[in-house]
Amino acid sequence: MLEHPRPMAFHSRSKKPKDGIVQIATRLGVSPSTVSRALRQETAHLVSPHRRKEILDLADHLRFSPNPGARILRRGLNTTLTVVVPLDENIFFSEFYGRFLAGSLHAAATRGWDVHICTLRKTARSDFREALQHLGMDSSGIIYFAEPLSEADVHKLQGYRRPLVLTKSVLPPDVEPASIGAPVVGIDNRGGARSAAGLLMQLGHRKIGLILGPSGSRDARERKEGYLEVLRRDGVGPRPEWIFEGPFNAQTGRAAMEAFLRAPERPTAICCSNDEIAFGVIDAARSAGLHCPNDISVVGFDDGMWATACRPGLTTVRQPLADLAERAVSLLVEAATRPPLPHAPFAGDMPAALVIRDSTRVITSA
Amino acid sequence: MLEHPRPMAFHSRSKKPKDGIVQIATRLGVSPSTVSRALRQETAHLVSPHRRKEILDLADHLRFSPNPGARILRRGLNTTLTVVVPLDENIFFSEFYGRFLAGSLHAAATRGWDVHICTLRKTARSDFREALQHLGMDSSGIIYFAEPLSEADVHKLQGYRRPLVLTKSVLPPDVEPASIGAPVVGIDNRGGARSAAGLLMQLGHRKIGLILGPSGSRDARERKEGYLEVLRRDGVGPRPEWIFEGPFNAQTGRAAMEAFLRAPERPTAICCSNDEIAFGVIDAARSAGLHCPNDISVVGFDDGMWATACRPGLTTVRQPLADLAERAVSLLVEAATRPPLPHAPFAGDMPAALVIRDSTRVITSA
DNA sequence: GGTTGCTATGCAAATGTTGTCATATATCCA
DNA sequence: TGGATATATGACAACATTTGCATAGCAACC
Repeated sequence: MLEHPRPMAFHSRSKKPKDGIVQIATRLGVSPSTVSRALRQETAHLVSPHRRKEILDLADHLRFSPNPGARILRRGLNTTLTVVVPLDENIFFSEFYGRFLAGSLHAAATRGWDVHICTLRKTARSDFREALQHLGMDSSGIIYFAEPLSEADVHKLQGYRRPLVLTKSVLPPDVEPASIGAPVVGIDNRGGARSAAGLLMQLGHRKIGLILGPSGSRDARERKEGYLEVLRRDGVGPRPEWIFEGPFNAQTGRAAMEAFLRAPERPTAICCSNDEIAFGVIDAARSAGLHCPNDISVVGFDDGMWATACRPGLTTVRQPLADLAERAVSLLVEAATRPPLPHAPFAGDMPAALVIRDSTRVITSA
Repeated sequence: MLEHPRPMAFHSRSKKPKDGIVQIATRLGVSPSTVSRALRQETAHLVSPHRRKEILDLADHLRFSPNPGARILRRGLNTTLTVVVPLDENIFFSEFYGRFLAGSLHAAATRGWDVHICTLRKTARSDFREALQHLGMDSSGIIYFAEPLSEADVHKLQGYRRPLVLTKSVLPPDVEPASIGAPVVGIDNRGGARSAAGLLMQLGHRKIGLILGPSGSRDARERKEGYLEVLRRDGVGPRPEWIFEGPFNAQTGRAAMEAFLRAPERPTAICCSNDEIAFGVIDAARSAGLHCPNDISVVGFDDGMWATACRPGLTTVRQPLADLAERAVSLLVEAATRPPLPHAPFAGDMPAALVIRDSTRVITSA
């Protein structure tokens, strides 16, 4: 997308048929001012009805529409923000991105702002900062929620010349959110994971399996830490064969469950790093003749749409993605409207709450 | 959103600290041209490394970012298009809108264009044309895929002054797509519905229920016509108590199935106007102790993501929404790049293909 | 009849950036 | 050393629209 040649507009024609408002003006023998006034609702009353009709008619006939650039320029600021998400055909169906996007849309709309959605695939050669610079060209700022950043990328961001808000998820696991020159919004993964594992403990489970996300993901890492914190505190640190890592999808859940079933002993409960993994687990368990929650308890993470819809209803951790988006938009709009903001610090995590449904129950005497 | 006051930008300060590139130039005692060149990758080689660094440093320090309006204006055309979708929190999870949006994003990206996503809630008082005019302000054109238009809305569109592409779904059931002054893209609902009903007939079903979408929806109407066409041709026009109407969601399917079960005799197969309805049906059937497909066959419409994922895999009609989006974007970009297009006619329906999975089977002897 | 006020319009400036053309210095080859 | 080629920079003119100010016409009012 970046390297695509932009269509030329004004190189083509040689002389000058004087485009736009001016053309209408000269054709009608009036001044451009009058045409401009006639064309917009707010100023229409300044023009005599007769003139106005004449102008509108010609405009219709010429299929005229005002040049966006000139308008924005004249008005001084455009109220558009860009949200960058990964390039993925199913992006909108992912609970994670979809809910964030919907939230951004909503938050922007209530402020009278428009949202520009861009996808960004990181290629090896691309300079990340410049890619962003390019993406944000036509808007007042960027919310970055796409592929995870490398340490080098983060470093390059220091001098980024446009309002920018990051989500904590895109940072490498080891980077401090506060150390970046831009505001970072994030969710309390660790706390959410703690309450998930805590519930299982409370229900009497001691043989607990963990299915973690991909090892490079900051979210996966933080959730893992949350799970382990609880398990270790109570001295039931899980056996290595009950820990599984993989992408955030149902296939990972199935593969993990099958692996657990092949082990000498299987866990009685499982923490899954997101809902899709949990669905995979429940599905694989069912295929193996196990019933959830009677035979095995499962906890997810996300509280996506299907957590309620599927059977059994999934006990999971609710990520306040809409709120997250709201905060991101708010920070961005603020930064864009009054630029000389002191280096905005990390705004702090937003709480993730456990939602108890039907996929967990007290451990059976068996 | 429309009535929201836009933040003022240049009314506030009285004199003139000369914003932007010029400020950097004067501060450094160089000309604006040099700064401009230094700031962009493409022209950076024209500036001596020493100067360039100086300029970049100051720009960083001032947190400068180029004015989008001026850029667009200077370049003559901005490569941004607006997609208008309904205001709905779950918009991204709807197969219908989500897949279309993803397709638009993709189609735009391959052309080097950006996508602007707007939501539009139609209020009673709002003039539809002006709302669009406003929405499309900063972009080169609009793809409208939001709430259905009234006859009056369509009429108002005649003189719309900006490239515009509509989806057939938003037109009232009685309006001819070709009669509108704008290109319309659409899917062959009728054909898709015919093949769905046709399959059930072939499998030996004669007691066929229909669950249609909301009566105001053009899609629902067209699908209904397709179903009925087949059924009537073969003389099995369905009993009135086997026809159900409601919103395009699972709840409608559940309600319909429950109604069917209360009837003296129940259908052996059901055509659902979309996938979600079908899921509702299957769910309600299961709750009633019926097995799909053994006891009842179900056909959906959409071929969304969950049609493959759920059990049983759903036999359904695949809507080529990504292709539809591709065509819409293509038409729009074309219209935007060379404006004096003759009134673009209806481009014709795109075919919807039946996808046979596990929710349908030959009627049992019972 | 002069002052006042209102309406419809024109003039011209301003918005910030970029590409073209021109100019001034530096580098090179004969 | 003279001419030619490169390199770095500046001056300036667009780009299309909006808006403050000015003005011209006209009516009304004492």
